[in-house]
Amino acid sequence: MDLNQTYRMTKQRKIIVDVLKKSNDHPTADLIYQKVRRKLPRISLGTVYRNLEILEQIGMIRKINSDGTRMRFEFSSEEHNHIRCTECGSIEDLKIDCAPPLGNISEESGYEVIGCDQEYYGICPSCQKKSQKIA
Amino acid sequence: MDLNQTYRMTKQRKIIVDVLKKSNDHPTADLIYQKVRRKLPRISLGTVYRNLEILEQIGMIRKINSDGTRMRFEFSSEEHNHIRCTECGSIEDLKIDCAPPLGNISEESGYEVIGCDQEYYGICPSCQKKSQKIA
DNA sequence: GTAATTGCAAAAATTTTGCCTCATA
DNA sequence: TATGAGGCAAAATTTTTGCAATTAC
Repeated sequence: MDLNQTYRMTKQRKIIVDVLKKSNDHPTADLIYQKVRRKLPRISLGTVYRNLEILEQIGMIRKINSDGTRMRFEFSSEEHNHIRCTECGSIEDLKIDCAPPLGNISEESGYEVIGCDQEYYGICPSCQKKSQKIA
Repeated sequence: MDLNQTYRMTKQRKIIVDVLKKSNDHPTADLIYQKVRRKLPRISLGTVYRNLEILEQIGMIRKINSDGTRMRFEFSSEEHNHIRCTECGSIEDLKIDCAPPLGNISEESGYEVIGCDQEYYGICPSCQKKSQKIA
């Protein structure tokens, strides 16, 4: 990231942030693109990607790597954890129960430790119901 | 996954497992492909992907979604955490300092909680040295 | 012998990028 | 008006898949 860069607030960028602010489902880039297109039909997917990249770098949004094949995004609100359904891939927010101890890790690894993502995984209520029907 | 499926141990599959057993660097599919090709020059990348998928399903290896753009893999040994370098993307193992409390999460979310991945991130010793040279 | 597995190649899915034009600051 | 940003399309990257031939059990 070029720290001497000055960023402009375009209508595209504004609407992308807006969509993320209103989303609580951690959408993928393509889903964000679909939603933004309702307001800006001529926006391109490339623009969405470029903006998501910039918005993450300036700390306005966060990237979540959930299933490994594609990124998800969320607006940067207070710190929290995620729980992901191993069946349907949906992600929900969780409040933080226990923050991991960053100090020990630094000594142990030699890393300059910045943080820690905790991702819980399991089967969501909706998928639990589905598997009951099958069984 | 088809539970009635019976799996065969082909030489391709055996060597892929072997490569992962000997790797401590959480390689990507392509890197595994490169390594396996030294022993089986005619193996295809598709075969590697299909095997990684199966080996993960039977619990012999684990997937790690680190940077979100591509998967990494490791042999299933004892439980541990990971620390990822935000500069170079390398991943190292960490012993588990504090296991997160799974019980609370289940009550809180309604999920049938299976587990939790903790991924620490920061700057690895090698990248710390690099940035000192630049500054 | 049978069905799982392979190699090959094509396709799919996701993300990045070049280039020229437009618009924000 | 200078340069960051957008639109479009092509390319790059990673992963998946169809199919005929092969191989493990």
